[in-house]
Amino acid sequence: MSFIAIEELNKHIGETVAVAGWVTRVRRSGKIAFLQLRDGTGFIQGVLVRSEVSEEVFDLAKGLSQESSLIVSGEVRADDRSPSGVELSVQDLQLVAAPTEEYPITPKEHGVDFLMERRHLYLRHKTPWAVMRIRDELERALHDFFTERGFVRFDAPLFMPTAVEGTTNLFEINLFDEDEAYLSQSGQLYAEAGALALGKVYTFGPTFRAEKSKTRKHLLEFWMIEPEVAYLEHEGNMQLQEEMLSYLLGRVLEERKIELDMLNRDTSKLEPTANGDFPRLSYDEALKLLAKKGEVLEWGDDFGAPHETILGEAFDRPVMIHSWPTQTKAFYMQPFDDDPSRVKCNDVIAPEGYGELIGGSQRIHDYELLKSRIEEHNLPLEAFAWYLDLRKYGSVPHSGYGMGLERTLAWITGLSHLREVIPFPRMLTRMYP
RNA sequence: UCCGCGAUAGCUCAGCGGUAGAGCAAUCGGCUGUUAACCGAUCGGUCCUUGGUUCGAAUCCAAGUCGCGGAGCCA
Repeated sequence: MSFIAIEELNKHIGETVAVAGWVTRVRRSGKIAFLQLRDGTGFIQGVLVRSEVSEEVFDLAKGLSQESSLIVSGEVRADDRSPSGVELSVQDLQLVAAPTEEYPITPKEHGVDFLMERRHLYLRHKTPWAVMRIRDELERALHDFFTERGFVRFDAPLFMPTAVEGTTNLFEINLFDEDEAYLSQSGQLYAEAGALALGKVYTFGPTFRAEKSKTRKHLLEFWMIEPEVAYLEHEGNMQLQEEMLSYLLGRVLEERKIELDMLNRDTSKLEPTANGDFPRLSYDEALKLLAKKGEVLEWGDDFGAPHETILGEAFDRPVMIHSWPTQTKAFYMQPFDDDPSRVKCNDVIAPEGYGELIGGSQRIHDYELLKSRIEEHNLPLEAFAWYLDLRKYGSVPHSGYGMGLERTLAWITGLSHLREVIPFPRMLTRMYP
């Protein structure tokens, strides 16, 4: 028997089809029963009328409980009373498996901890279902964007011999009781080697940060995309970020309307981003804007979460903050020729308080300057020998950035916490399931 | 690490010194258009743990455990 996917049913109106799926809810009266069904591709209602099916089938339907798996066959009908416009007039039911215990996630409200403890089951429900489909679309769109522009996907290692920006936020791994290694907090340094080999590359994979933060904007394990391009400078780097975000938003708005609607996302808040033309503020201009809003910072201060929120909420699309004080940023960032107190870098801050989505910069390509920066930051020179090699042989200006997938997805979906947008979140207080 | 809040039925919560409650879920019955259905009945408890105050503690106090929100740090 071949099954028709629920998302395809509107192409089969009038036909008798079989759907393989699960029951999410049963509502019944004496002579009619409504089965809410899902099959992974979508949700639909099946209707059984007692007088039109066998007694066995009607009794079976009456006894179905939440998350019974079953094969349903019947006629596909257009019906105005259905939210999707389509219903299934059920003629036959075949039970595959009845739950051996009562399914714990009822259609009523539940707390965060209760649902996270049952994440493996909660993924079946509408909100996570819609989020995961948008996540899939977003990842696909990222690959398409970079493929269309001639980038090569370049996989960075996850075991690292050293830290990119110091060891305080790294998970240390014991390898065979002898050597120590760290879990990757960024693939950037390796992507730089890739860019000098292949021109335009990007890494995409999980990264790990041992930050003891318990906020909605942090996970211990999150996914990051990190493009790196040879001969690309600061301005071009920002341009690439803007084009990428516009492309991503355009794609998701086009392809995942139903899912965004299920999440009650106000898409008018996302549409400006698809048009590009992001506001760009220098660090100094951002300081002035903050001061005007009552937050006075000293030159050289980094921005805290409240400052990011104020800057993000000041615009209807992501805002780029560039040209930061050298002292606030990582060792590998290229200073301006005419002002070494500032580096050629930028952050992208999302609207609506979702915080920093992207951090990027032009990288130092001068051997001596990079070497002295590594020393100034008290980083082990021998661990960076290979990285310095990249500046010995055919060094060129190059730039790149990293975008956090979950931050971006949380903003797109309008959900309040990163734990909602990754299948199995890893947090300070969450390692199970 | 710091600040704040919380823990009572399977779930979400009320009760805040006098001995355990509601809605939902589950179970049974009724209902031909429900979609958080509705109506009736039944079932349901280590009031987080330990210690203290009190004639009496879910309730007040102390410590601990776990969870939630936030700060710092970051994507």
